[in-house]
Parts: sequence; C-alpha cells; structure tokens
Amino acid sequence: MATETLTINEAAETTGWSPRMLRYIESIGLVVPERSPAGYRLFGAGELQRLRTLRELLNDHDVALGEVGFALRLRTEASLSDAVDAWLQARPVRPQGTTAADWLKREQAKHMRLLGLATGGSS
Amino acid sequence: MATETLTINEAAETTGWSPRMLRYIESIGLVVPERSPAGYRLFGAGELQRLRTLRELLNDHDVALGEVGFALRLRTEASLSDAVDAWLQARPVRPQGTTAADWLKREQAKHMRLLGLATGGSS
DNA sequence: CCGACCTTATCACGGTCGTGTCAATGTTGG
DNA sequence: CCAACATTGACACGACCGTGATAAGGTCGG
Repeated sequence: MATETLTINEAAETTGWSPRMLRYIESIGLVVPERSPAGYRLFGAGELQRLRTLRELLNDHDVALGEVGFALRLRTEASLSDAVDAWLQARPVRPQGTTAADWLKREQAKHMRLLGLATGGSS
Repeated sequence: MATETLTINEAAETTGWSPRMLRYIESIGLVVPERSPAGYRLFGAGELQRLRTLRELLNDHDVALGEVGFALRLRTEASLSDAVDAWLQARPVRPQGTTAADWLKREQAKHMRLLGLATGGSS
C-alpha cells in the first residue's frame, strides 16, 4: 500500500520550502494539506507539485506570496473581483491606441483560451 | 474657456487624499494625471472621479493600494496573468463539491456578464 | 520681483510581510 | 517508555508599504 503522504519536514526537504514557510503558505490559503487524525499535516503528490510550481511562479514573474493570495481572493470573492474590475475598467489606460473594445477582444480571447480546455471537450 | 484642471493641492482638497498620497498613487500607476509644460500635475474631472471611487473601493472591500496595483499588473502583463491563472487553476479548492467543471461554469458566467456589455450589443 | 505655489528627493515612523528560532505541549513507533 | 517528530504560539529582525514632514529648487501671477 502506498504511503503517499509526507510529513511537514519531509515535504520541506523535497520542495525546498522551510517547514515554517509551509505553515505560512497554508495560513494564507495557498496550499492547504489534509490532516491526520492527530492533526499532523499530510502532504500528497498534488500539494508537493503545487509547492514547487509556486516557487517557479514567484521566481519567474516578480510576484510575492501575498499577491498570489490576493489573486486567490479575487478568484473567490466575486464582489471584490467585480469592484476591482469595474474600477480598472474606468481607467483611461494612458499608452496609445488601446480602446475599450480592443481590450475586450483580447480579454475575451484569453478566457476562451482558458475555458476552451473544458468547453471544447467531449460532452 | 474652461479651467477644467486642478492643481495637486486643489485636487487633494476635493478628493480627501493628501498631496503626498496623490503623488504616491501616481507612482504605482493607479491615477496618472497629465502634466503642464512646466511639469505641474493637472487633475481633470476623470482623475478626480477615479480618486474618489478608489477611496470607496479601498473602504468597501478590504483592499490595499498595492493590491489594486497588482490587479493592474495582472491586467497589463498577460504572461503574468496567465501564469497566476494557471497556478490557481491547479488548486483543488478544498470546500465541498466544487468540481473543476463546476467552477469553470461559474467562471464563464461571470465573464459572460462582463463581456456581455460589449459582445451582446449591436453588431 | 517676490510670495505662493509646484517639483523631486530624503529622512522618519509605525505596520505588515517573509522568515527564523525558540518554548511548551501532544503524538508516534520501536 | 522515550526519543524523534508534530503542533501552536510568541519574539525578533530586515525589508518594504503607506504616510507625513522637510529641504532645495523651479514656476507663476500680480
């Protein structure tokens, strides 16, 4: 049978995050492992993968943990997302020639790309 | 002729932001006024409006200036936006019964709502 | 020409973020 | 049973955020 979960120290070892940071990352809701009956964190393959890609995300683009946390908030709090979108929408994007319609087209294309993975699939 | 622009102190007066904060808000790209030939900031009606709604945005939802700045970055840096979206997408949203397909449906609906303003219009 | 305004740059200060470390306590397995 | 591990909570520390204040200088209008 598979001992498919790692303890926090083992997870720290294989992901490069410190145990302290694994707890912190959990506290801001980014990677939340299951718990054993006694309350021990159990890191599965999925968690480990996301911890590694999280590190890449922070390195590649210049993003902070709190900012990813905010992106998550945008994802889960629809009213917040709408309010922010509305405010940004009303901005006259200084650089040349980016009309509202123009931007909407690109925005739409982007989401089509993302959603297409599911909507275009088998029914 | 319309003296339709305010100086920074006047803008500060009518928006409630301090002159210092108006410069700071400009530095993070949120509200960027035009400049006079001599380099004076010129706040028009649009800027004033957005400064007021910005204050509401921060008060109503619990958001920081830097976070709105990050949302702006998400809006302008497509590669960043895609990377963050991809990472968040791979998260197994702990709460009950929220399957990936389920979430995609809602996500799609939300954007339909937003994009509908343009796509649903006259063609 | 001069006072009232604008500009940028800098120092300061409390608050939060990211992170380590330590203490006090609970759990596990040989 | 006990050593090795886990848990939460707290203190600490450098770095940056939000904000005010102040300095050194440019611009404007009467």
